[in-house]
Amino acid sequence: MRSRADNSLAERKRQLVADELRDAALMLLATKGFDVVTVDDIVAAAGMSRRTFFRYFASKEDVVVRFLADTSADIITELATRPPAEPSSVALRHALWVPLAACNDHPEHSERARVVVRLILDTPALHARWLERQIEWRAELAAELANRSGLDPHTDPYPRMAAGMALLALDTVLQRWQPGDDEQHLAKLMDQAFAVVAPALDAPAASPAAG
Amino acid sequence: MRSRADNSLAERKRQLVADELRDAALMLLATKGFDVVTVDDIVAAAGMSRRTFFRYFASKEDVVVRFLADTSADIITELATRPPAEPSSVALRHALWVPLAACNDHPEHSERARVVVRLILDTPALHARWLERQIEWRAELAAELANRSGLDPHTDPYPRMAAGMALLALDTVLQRWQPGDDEQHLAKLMDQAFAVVAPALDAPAASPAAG
DNA sequence: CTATCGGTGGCACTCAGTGTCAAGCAGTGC
DNA sequence: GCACTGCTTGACACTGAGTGCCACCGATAG
Repeated sequence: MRSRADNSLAERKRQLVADELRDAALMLLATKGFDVVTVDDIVAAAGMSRRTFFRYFASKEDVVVRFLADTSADIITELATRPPAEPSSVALRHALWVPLAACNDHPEHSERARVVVRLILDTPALHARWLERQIEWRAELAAELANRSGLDPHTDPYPRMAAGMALLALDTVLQRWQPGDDEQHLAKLMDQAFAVVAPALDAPAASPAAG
Repeated sequence: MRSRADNSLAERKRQLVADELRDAALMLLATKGFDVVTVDDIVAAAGMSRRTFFRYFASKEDVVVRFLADTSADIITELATRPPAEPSSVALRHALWVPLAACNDHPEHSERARVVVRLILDTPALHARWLERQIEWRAELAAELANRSGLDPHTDPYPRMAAGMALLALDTVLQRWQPGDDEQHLAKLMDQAFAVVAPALDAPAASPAAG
């Protein structure tokens, strides 16, 4: 699972700086609001220069969104290792559970993740970037689904739409995530959301994919 | 259909200025690309001042996205007037057909609409704003769906997710929209997309909405 | 003729984001 | 100790988006 991390010194130092900036940014943004906090405020709190911030994060939005959206590779990996005979709804539910499980493994991170989710959903600019990131997830999920089902993603809308429905389910869970919810409650929300889309995810192929 | 337009002189003049700015903006942005064209370029082409542009459009993104996204009210109206007994998939398909039908009514506008769709889908910043606008559509559609089905949108995820699936179908159609496609082809794409989500849209209520 | 009112342009300002360059600071070879 | 190399940082200047403010202009009402 250690793809290209821990180059043992330089990489570790970089990670430290990035964490420092991210922590300062999340603290300020979550408490004061996204619009009123400037990048100058963030770097002042982190004790670094403005230029350094933009070497680690592409934008003010990036530092927030990446806190949630950096797990895309893990999701795809999980989907790729699900048994091929498994219904799409089950495989996708397991794949999208990965980032939530990662939260639950670190309870002290879980609460902050929930706060960040709320910040994103309540801030239009962040919500837009979050959805933009989800578009990438959708493309990757669609490619893997096409792989699983043997469908051609260029002629059949199913893979892309199935991925979209799964992400819609995830969004619904995040929207309904309340303070104090434990892992079991999160799992129940996930089951409810996937129950809605499952009839479409697992329906027998019906689109003739005509042109 | 004339909600609060044509205040017969001042409003007409405002509309004229807005159209001029929009036409100049779409021309430049579609041909040269979103990032390389500045607001200064746009207002120079339209023969107006930079300050005026921002009196009519909230941002450079706004002028593009609003060209497609201003039909939200018509969509909700259409959904509200569909027969209550109609399956959700059919009602939603008719509602989301409204903006596409509006395009087809004006063939000279249709081609430009398709170009703008392509511009939005290919420009990350625009795509993000477009999705952000769709969030509003989703909330309005969800409210109307909750109204139709008698479900409580706060406890039952179905209305929100049904709206999301319908918009996913629309997005799929726009993605697959090719040059030269006539109204019939667009209708076929719409049918294909809704065929995928219909099993979920029309499934018997299965979520106990427990908390 | 004058007061008013909506729209406009010009100007200055904040802030996001980028390119550039001059340090600082490892580690390495001599 | 000294030079060289590679990487990171901070400082500065710059573009461009977006906003607030005010003066101006044309039309209309008195």
